[in-house]
Amino acid sequence: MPHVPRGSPVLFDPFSVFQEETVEKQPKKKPAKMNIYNIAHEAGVSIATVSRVLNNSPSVSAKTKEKVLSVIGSHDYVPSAIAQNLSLRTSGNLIGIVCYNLQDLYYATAVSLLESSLRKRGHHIILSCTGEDYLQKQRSIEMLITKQVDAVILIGSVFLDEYGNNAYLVNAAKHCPLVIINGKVRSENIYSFYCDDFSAMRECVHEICPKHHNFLFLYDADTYSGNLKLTGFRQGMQECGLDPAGRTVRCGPTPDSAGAKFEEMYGVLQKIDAVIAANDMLAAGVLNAALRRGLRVPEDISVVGYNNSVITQCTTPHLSSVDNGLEQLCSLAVEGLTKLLQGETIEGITTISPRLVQRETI
Amino acid sequence: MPHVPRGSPVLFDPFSVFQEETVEKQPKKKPAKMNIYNIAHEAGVSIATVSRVLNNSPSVSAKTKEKVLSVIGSHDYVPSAIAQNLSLRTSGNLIGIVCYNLQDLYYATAVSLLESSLRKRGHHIILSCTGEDYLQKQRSIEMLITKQVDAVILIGSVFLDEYGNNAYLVNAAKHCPLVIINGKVRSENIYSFYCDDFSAMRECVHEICPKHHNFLFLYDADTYSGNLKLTGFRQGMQECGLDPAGRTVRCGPTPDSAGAKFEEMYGVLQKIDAVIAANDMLAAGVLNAALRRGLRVPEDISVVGYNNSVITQCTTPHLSSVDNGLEQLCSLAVEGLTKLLQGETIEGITTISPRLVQRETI
DNA sequence: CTGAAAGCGCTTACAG
DNA sequence: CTGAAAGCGCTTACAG
Repeated sequence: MPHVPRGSPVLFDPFSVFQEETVEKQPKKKPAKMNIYNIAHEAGVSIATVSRVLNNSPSVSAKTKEKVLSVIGSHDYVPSAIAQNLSLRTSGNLIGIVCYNLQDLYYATAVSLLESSLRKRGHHIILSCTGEDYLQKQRSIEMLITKQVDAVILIGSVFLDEYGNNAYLVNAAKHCPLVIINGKVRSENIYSFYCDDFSAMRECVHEICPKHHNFLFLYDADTYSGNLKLTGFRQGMQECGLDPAGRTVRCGPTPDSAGAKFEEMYGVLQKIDAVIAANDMLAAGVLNAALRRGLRVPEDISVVGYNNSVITQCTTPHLSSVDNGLEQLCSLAVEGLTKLLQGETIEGITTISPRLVQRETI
Repeated sequence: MPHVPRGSPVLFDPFSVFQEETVEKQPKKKPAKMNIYNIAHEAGVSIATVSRVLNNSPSVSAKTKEKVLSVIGSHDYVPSAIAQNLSLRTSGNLIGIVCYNLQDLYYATAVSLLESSLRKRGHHIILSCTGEDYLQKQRSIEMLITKQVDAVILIGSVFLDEYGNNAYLVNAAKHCPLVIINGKVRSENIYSFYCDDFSAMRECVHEICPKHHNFLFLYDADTYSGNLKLTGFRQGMQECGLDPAGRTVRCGPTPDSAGAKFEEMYGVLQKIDAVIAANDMLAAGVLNAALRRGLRVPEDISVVGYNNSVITQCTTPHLSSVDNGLEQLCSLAVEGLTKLLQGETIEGITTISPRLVQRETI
């Protein structure tokens, strides 16, 4: 925005609603970091007693408690959770989450759902976003184990190492339970919660097939669930007597990139009258490109997204989309994890069924 | 999606790309958790020596090192970062992030940017999303301090407590530096990085004013930056000789909710030919409602979003939006934080200027 | 109700 | 090159 000089200056302080503290100019010496010994000494009691008031033990006289509390208060003393955890042999209720990419609404939603539901149960989250980098992912999981997390949750993060296997997951599971959301690994101490993306895609093709036949499948990442969608799409086409060859294509992660790829493929394939995208963002891009091309939606072309995210509401017409039950997946995962941490056993693999949500593009 | 029986069953295993480990049926006794004493004992050395090979100390004979390493390997031993941190008096490079709501693309993007850039610098993230709940926010910050984090980053999380002040922040800053993104608190050990949303909104009104006069401002949250936008909008209108009264209205967080509110206000105000929304999602909803109403965009009505997110590409026409430089904000914040942790001093407040990105709706 | 002491699992000067 | 010992900041049985 170019700077345009305005006649009238700002007449009020827009920040006035906030009380601004006066900044002390002379650098005051930082008070030494307090520990339980300092507090005990100053209060004239033993560290055991301080610890007891810290932990609300009933066996402390009101008078002693008050004295200790006042010393604590006057020094902004906060006990070290690190020392507490070491002493108690606990992790500090830490749970690790490693996800693919937070900027993707799907992962952001998953992390958000998991975080809030875990926080309510007293857990704290260490977060690591690793993208497609297998090594980064391995390193993150190792870090989490080192931090003694009670469990690691992987969201859409199942990738194979350079030898084509997932030994690193099997290995990590020796230290703590691994919960995988939208991925599937069958191994000891690994618990998978996933949505049957394969069937969803297959059904989707069948759903559209009576009306349109010239399909295109657009995706932007080679993840586990991405592969399921791909194979489901191909299977669906074959079952409908159509040839999937050349009908699946990868594009960038933005709507415009999906739109451009649609345009390009339109030239190649001559006709496209049904597009299924691996997520709603891509579907929106295709929808835009189709509209600009003058196609009527859904009369001339069907467009279906995936994830049933809020993006479906961002377009005109509103996008039809596959609801893959992320919310359900996350709550099942947290529920299962809670049981696990209480020593109960749970199923190794939990599957939920997706559902096509009809709106205006199909 | 209703279940439709298909003639042909799935002819191949869509999961075959993943090697499934054979699950051992008999419950094998879990090996006891190893510690440095066990390893030392089994390797026939002292724990000091084990610690040295763990830390790659050069003063260990190749032979000893090899022996220790082999014992470590055969037991999947992982040293406890908790004990290491206690011994070293470090936090384990933990940084706390507390954000408003991860499901909002703005916060998700911020967390994503911060996480990746902090991870590259060797930090790990503890994440807490607190919504508007002031108490929750306070509790999260306390938890983080307890965990001995090196710093706390707050994203759009500046809320006032019940007495209308932010004493809890000032207090928290006694323990570690506080970095605030898109908020502004002037106090010791608190560092604010923010975008001048006030001016952005004001300029925005001036930008549109030559063409349209019947403004509406839509927002969905009473955050700090939300207030800035609001006052900026009002100021801009006044400077253009317009009355802002009744021209600002709060709606829900979804596009459809924004669209509905637009419809409602259209009835009330008789005419609306310029809408500025507090984020792109809301703007998309307004755009949809306007299009359904048969309005031409931008001839009949201008629509401007905020954040310049990927949502701007999801609509037809593409949304004009204010780029509030989130990326720049995050990288400045991490840069500043790095300096702080190295003992350097930095400015208490850093401001960047937003910029209107013209697309097709203005 | 309170304190001395052992222990949580590490690291690191110090001495050899 | 290696080990015994002290220390990081807590908690908690145990004894009084």
